[in-house]
Order: sequence, then C-alpha cells, then structure tokens
Amino acid sequence: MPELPEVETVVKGLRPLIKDRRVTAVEIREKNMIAYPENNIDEFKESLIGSKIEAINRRGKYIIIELNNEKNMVIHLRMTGKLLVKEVEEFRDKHTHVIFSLNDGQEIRFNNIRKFGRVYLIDKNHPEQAGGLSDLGPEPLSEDLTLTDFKKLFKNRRALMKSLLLNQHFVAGIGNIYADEILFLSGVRPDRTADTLTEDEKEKIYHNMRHILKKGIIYGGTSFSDYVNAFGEKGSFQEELKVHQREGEECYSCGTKINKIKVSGRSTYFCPKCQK
DNA sequence: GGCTTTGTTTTATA
DNA sequence: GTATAAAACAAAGC
Repeated sequence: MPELPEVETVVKGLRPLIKDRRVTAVEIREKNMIAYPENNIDEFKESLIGSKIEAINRRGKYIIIELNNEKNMVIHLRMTGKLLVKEVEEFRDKHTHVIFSLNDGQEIRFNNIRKFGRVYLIDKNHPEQAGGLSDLGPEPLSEDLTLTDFKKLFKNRRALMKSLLLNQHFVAGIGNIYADEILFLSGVRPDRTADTLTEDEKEKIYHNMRHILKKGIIYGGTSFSDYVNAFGEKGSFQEELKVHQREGEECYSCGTKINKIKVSGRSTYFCPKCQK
C-alpha cells in the first residue's frame, strides 16, 4: 500500500517523465475518481487541457502536480492506486480510470483496482480543497523536524502508539507497514499509550522513523501485491521487513514467534519479547 | 456472498 | 476546543 516511501518513489519516477509536458487531452472513464471540483467534470478538464506541468512534489501521501496556471492537481493513491506513464499505443488494462494525454506521445494513467484513489484539481492557495492535505502533521524526513520538535508532538497525546503513528495530524505519511517496523526497531509495543513512553523511547522512535522511511525509499518501496512505481516496477522493501506480514515466523532478533493483533481496527505485527 | 484489506472522513464521547 | 476511538466508506478479490 502506498505510504511515504512508495509515494516518494512514484514522484521521483514521474518527475523527469512529465515535467514541462503539456496536457493535450483528459479522458475520465470513472467519474468517482474525481473528488474536486465536485460534480463538475467539464471544469476539471478545461483547467487541465493546454496547461503545462511545472513541478511534481509530495506532501505526506499526497502527490502534488503544479500546473502553469492557478491550479494544482493533487492525487491520493489510497490502497491500490497507480500513476503510470505509458506510450499511447501500449495496452491499457481494465483498471485504468483516468488518462491524461501529453504532447510527447505519452500519457499518464491513473490506475485503481479498487477505485479508492482520488484526484483533486484545486486552487494553488486553497489546499483545503484536497481533503486532508491542508492539515497534515510535519514531514518526518524534513531537516526542519528536529528531535526536540518531535518530542513536543507528544504533548497531550495518550493514544496507542500504533494509532498515533498512523494519525496524519501527528506526522504525515506513515501507514500500516512502516508503523509496525518503526515500533519494532524502537522496542515499543504497538499497544503502549503515548503518555507512557520514556524520553529515550521517543528518541528511538524519532531516529528509527527517519531511518526506516529513508531505507524504504532506497529500496523503491514495499510491493506486496499492487504497488508499482511510475514505470510499473515493483519495490523490494518487502524483503527487508522485520515484523510486518510475518505472523508466526521467528523474530530475527530473539527467535520468538511474531504476533498479529488488531490495533484501531488495523492488522498489527510485533515481537512480544523484543517490544516492551 | 461474507470477510478482509487500508487510508481517510465522520461521528460520538470524554 | 482538543484528543481519541469507533464506525463508516470506498470496491475488488477470494
């Protein structure tokens, strides 16, 4: 599932392929994919067609494509979304729901097996038009987020640690896979409440969060089933996971069998011996 | 055809 | 107002 490292990998792949290209046509096969402007497909198309793509960036799990007009196109992949750049003549599979034609004979395809992904075409100065984009927590990999800043985020927090890491208001971009891995590396049980963490444990979470997200990017993200980058290639971080999706297998550190529980309704994996 | 899946949004509650 | 948990929702695949 696309989390920060996967979205970052998509953005990095997309950037050289589509920057400075112009959009020549937009085909919307599944209207529900367009979340903003609501019920106004014509306005969506009109703002896009003829515009030039100036920049491609990421904020949390959102992809932000800046156009040379007053609009940004914002895309969220949710569970099974893919953004692929293909030549026009290449085979389009049945889950291709929105197609952006470019002036170089290629097209950007928004592909969604489960149709959970969303596209927003918003005013540059109105991020709130793109769902939760406007009130995300800090970027976990930002140079600006120091250990001191991170510790301050714990003020008044008492949620379960797994829930807190998944909360996009706390920090932006962490999902189910990386939350489990960060907590394992930090030796903290996912069902510990945030107000019981020691200063040392907060520091471990800070460093492991940054370490594991960077490592995920280096490996091109985690591909269990659907995730691929802009070229359609899988990542390899699934081979590096220490606890996620390893129920019943032996912990690499102590040999204890990895447990699977539900936290906040999400599948959660941890080592009952290594994590306190 | 019920269950599972995740990320986000909504609703209820302390 | 703020934080949180629970529920709802999206829809396909098995």
